[in-house]
Amino acid sequence: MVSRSTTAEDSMPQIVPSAGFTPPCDYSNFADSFDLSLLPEEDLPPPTTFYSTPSPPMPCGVKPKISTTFYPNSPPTLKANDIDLGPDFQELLGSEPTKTNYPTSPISGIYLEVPSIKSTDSLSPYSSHSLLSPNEQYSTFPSPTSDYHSLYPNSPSDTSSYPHSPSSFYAPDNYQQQYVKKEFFPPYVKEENFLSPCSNYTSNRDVVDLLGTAIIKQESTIDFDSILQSFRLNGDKSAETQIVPEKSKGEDHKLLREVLRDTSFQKKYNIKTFDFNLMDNPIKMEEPDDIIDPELSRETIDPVLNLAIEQMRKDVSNTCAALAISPDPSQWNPANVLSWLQWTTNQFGLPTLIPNQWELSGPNLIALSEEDFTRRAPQSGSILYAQLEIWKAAFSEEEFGGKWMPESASSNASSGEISDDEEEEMPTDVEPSKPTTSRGTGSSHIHLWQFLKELLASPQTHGSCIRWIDRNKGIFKIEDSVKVARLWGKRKNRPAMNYDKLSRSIRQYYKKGIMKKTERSQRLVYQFCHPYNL
DNA sequence: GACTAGGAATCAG
DNA sequence: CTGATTCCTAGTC
Repeated sequence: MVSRSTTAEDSMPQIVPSAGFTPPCDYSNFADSFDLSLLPEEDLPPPTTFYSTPSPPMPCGVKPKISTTFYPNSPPTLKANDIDLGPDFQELLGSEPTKTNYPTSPISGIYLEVPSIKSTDSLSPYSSHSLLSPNEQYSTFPSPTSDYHSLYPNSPSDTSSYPHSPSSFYAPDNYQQQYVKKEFFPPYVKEENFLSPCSNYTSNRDVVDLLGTAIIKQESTIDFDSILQSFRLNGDKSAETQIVPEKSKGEDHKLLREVLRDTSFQKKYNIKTFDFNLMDNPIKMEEPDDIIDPELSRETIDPVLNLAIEQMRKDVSNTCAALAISPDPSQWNPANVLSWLQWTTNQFGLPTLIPNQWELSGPNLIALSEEDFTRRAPQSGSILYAQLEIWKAAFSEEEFGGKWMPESASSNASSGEISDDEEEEMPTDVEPSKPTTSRGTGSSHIHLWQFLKELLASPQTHGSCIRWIDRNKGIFKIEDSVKVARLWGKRKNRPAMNYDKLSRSIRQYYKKGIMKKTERSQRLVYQFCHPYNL
């Protein structure tokens, strides 16, 4: 078939992999779950855990290796020679690692690495602008003269290689005790974690070979100083007490949250998130297509995911207020789409977009594949696509539970709890499922599968007639077939439309690989095939 | 009775 | 030409 335009429907392939395919190693909750110990929550022990994170068994049968690199940092006013890492810290670096034992070492603990510092260089190996923070620029200790920042990725999606220090070692057990006892802490520590599910790489630099070996990298920056300060302030309290001062709740570890939130690398490499909490249970390579297991899995989803979603909701709410747009992307008109794109672009410091390539309504934006995004914006498409995915997740009924209450979004957005019938009484130019400015372009050519996703994307207004059963798998249920058919007929100006005809159209999607019945067929339950379920 | 599955003809862009 | 609509028969729940 000749490739044609870049319209939403054309962006989706007509032939898709067989149903139910699951990658052999599913690391999907990795970014969301990673290194929970770094968050000083009340139910976590003091920073001791920074050095004692156990390595869980991996589904492929090989223990992962977590490489943690600590970069001592200092204010820019100091020169390298002024920095005293402390005898204990240096002592800890003394045991030069044998490079050869790193990839194959039976030790499955934390791999610590400290880079050598050039005396003439700035001591901030990661400048402020190398950090990804969409809502707040991290501005502590800027180091404009540093050339280190170019060596560090701006986000987990950046796969540029990290430089590796010749001095690397496995931390002795008493490291943290010495560290704390001497009351020495480097002000800032950058942590890089490389998780290798299968130790088939041969050198340190291979750790970023995501495509070839599915080795996963996560980095974060920790303000040890403030953590230690807080720890000292609360030193007389038990280890279970809150470490971070109350007023900093919601403000703490923003950077870590931002990094965790950025799932663009997952999208880029088709990596599913990996849930460490599930490691106690046997890994099932494939689950039957029922609606029970996903719910059980949902119960075990780690708190970090909820944290990220919660944070994203706040951001979504704030953004809606700032841009006066609906939280529901399917309701965006082309102007809203542009506003959102430009805002996101600015927040992430991405290159300016070419507006005429983004003249889309919300539903058409949603229908774009990541390839379409990167085609329109090669440098920022992946991030924009991922951000939109996160936005949708934050807005979705599953995650939001219908609690959406934008603070000052547009009147269109605040239509909230109106019923389907009420919606049908609304004038067509404000019908939520029909973008106001798409006359003659988008909506009249909308495909049924797109329309269904539109309905599914606005559970507040259409949840009573169609809803997701398993959003990740693309499984949904038509609760009111008559109403869905009526809405479809209204959209297509086919008054005689009924569910019999609509379902016939759905069945045409079977052989096109757009939709299918679930493996355990249920009445009125259908499933989007990959990648239409995205 | 409602839904499912699919063949076939037809329509619309 | 393609996707959707319309009509149909047959079968299941």
